[in-house]
Amino acid sequence: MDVSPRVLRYFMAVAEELHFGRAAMRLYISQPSLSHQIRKLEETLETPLFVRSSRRVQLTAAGRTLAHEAPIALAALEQALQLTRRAGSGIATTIRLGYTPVTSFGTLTVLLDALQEDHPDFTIDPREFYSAEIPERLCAGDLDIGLALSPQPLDGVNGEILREEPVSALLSTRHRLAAAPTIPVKDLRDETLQLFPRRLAPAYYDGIVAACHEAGFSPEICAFEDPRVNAMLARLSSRREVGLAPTSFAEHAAKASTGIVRRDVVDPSIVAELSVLWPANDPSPAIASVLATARRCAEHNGWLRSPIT
Amino acid sequence: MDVSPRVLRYFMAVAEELHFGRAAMRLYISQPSLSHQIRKLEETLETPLFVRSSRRVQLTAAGRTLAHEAPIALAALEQALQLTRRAGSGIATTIRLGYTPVTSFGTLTVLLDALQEDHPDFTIDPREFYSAEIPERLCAGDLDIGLALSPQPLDGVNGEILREEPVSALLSTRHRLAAAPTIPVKDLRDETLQLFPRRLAPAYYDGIVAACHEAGFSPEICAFEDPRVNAMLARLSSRREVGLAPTSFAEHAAKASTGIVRRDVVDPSIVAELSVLWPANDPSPAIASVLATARRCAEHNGWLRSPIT
DNA sequence: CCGGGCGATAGGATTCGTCTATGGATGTCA
DNA sequence: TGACATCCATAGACGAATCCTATCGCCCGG
Repeated sequence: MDVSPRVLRYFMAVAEELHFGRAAMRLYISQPSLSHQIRKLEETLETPLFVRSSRRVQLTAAGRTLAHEAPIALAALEQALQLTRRAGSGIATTIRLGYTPVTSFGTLTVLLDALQEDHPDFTIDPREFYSAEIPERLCAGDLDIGLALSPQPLDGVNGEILREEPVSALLSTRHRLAAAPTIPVKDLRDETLQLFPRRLAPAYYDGIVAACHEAGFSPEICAFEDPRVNAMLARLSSRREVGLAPTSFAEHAAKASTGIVRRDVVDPSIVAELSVLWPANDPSPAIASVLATARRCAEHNGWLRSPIT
Repeated sequence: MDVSPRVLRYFMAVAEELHFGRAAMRLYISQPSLSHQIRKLEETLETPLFVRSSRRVQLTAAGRTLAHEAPIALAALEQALQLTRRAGSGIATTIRLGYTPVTSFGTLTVLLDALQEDHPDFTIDPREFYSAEIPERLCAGDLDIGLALSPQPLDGVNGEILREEPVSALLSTRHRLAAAPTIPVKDLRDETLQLFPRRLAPAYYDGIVAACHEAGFSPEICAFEDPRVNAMLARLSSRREVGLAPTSFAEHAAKASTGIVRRDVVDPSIVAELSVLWPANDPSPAIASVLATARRCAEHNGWLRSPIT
């Protein structure tokens, strides 16, 4: 019922040599073993594959068919094992990289470039998610590695800070605070702030609230449930609200939409922490490689130098 | 070093169930056996395929790769075995049919039509050869079945007469014998006859010579070594020779070239025997099927009714 | 704290693959 | 024509691989 690849190789040897003795020699087994295996194969397939006279060995029609098909099947099998071995050893594998919109500009793009350089054999499969989904999907095995903004810690997921950057303000060009080149935190006292919901990035959220308290006020916060970039920008330009976001993202957002400008937030500047996350239970060498590249990337770009306060 | 398809099926069961116990049940083996086989597979591939906690079983990156590739490899293997089984059982196989130019019109075409009707799943691969090559190639396994005109018998090749038909004369319209509707053998006394070399079809050649002797003369024979149809016809129209060929072939030749006509040879008419040949040592059911169709074809078309003398 | 679920381990029985030795058939050469 | 060589098939023994049952250890939930 079942034919092992070994037997197919035996068959191919006989089909090529048309001689049991020589084929057996080539396979480093005895001639009786080979005869036996071929006979068993013929019984399994319910058809003779060779016509044997003691003087000549010939392929039957069925034998010719198998001689044509067997190498194809063997190649498919070899490829399956080879690809698996590669994935296991971390060569030429596919990495499912989860990211959030806020990490996509300035961080994701730089990381992708670095990966392309370090591991041109990797296939990177970037997928966008809401922040909270990334740890969950890493845990469920739907992702191999993730980028997120200070996410909720989760069992089974490792994480480390990849980038620290100041928070910037995004606001309409017609906003009164847009006039100054920088915005001190205390100026935010009477503003409504646009932020992600706290559960998505607690540390980030708390850092901003803490900075406001330090400046002597409790901020009024409008958390938008649907953290899509366009929705955020649309609300900023039409309302008199102030958006807060990590600088790399804010720069891109300001560039992308007319009527919106970015301003540094100072006194004090607030640090956003962007983390790289990976599953704790699958020590894949490919993931380790990506991590190494991410760290190199962070060092090379000074992502971890504490920003000037 | 070698992974049997059975182990791949074991792996697929675990990859689908993500549960060793249930997978083992599905495979009708015990759970320890399954665990053992999977562990051996992991050792062979030098990479873990699953992350096992006693509470949860997950695929690693390598495991996901294999889960994707294994069904492909298994399908390729299954296809190889399936095609071989079919070739062995005579279903949907390819038949290499050797024929000679003289059999190609009137006999080959009719047989191909009949095969198409009886076995639409067969692929027929017709190949043209000189007569002498056909038994040789059958013997060598390069052909599955052959059509030839009274060929030299050969060890390892079976044959039976498929068609008996009178020999016709082919001659230029300007030839003096072209005037009469039939040509008695005795009128050939002073002609040069075009024939194939004797070794290609001894019985056919001898039959013609015998008929001439019976009519009281020894024929003058010009055997053309290169028995290509066009060469034969070209010589007929330009010279005052008489070609002799089986009627079905002669009819086609006369129709195909202006300036050449066919005339029945009578008193007596000479019978040409067209045989079907097959290897004696490979009792392939596909060959048997083709033979059966050929016989049906012969009966249906009256190919074996002895022609009127 | 304890019971149930689940994968890993241990040890013995069976099947499978390979070996050496030998038989039998078929060409070859003196 | 008869002795010999070649080559595939068969027989029986040995070793490895596979499968089984029984049991352990771990972890979660009650």
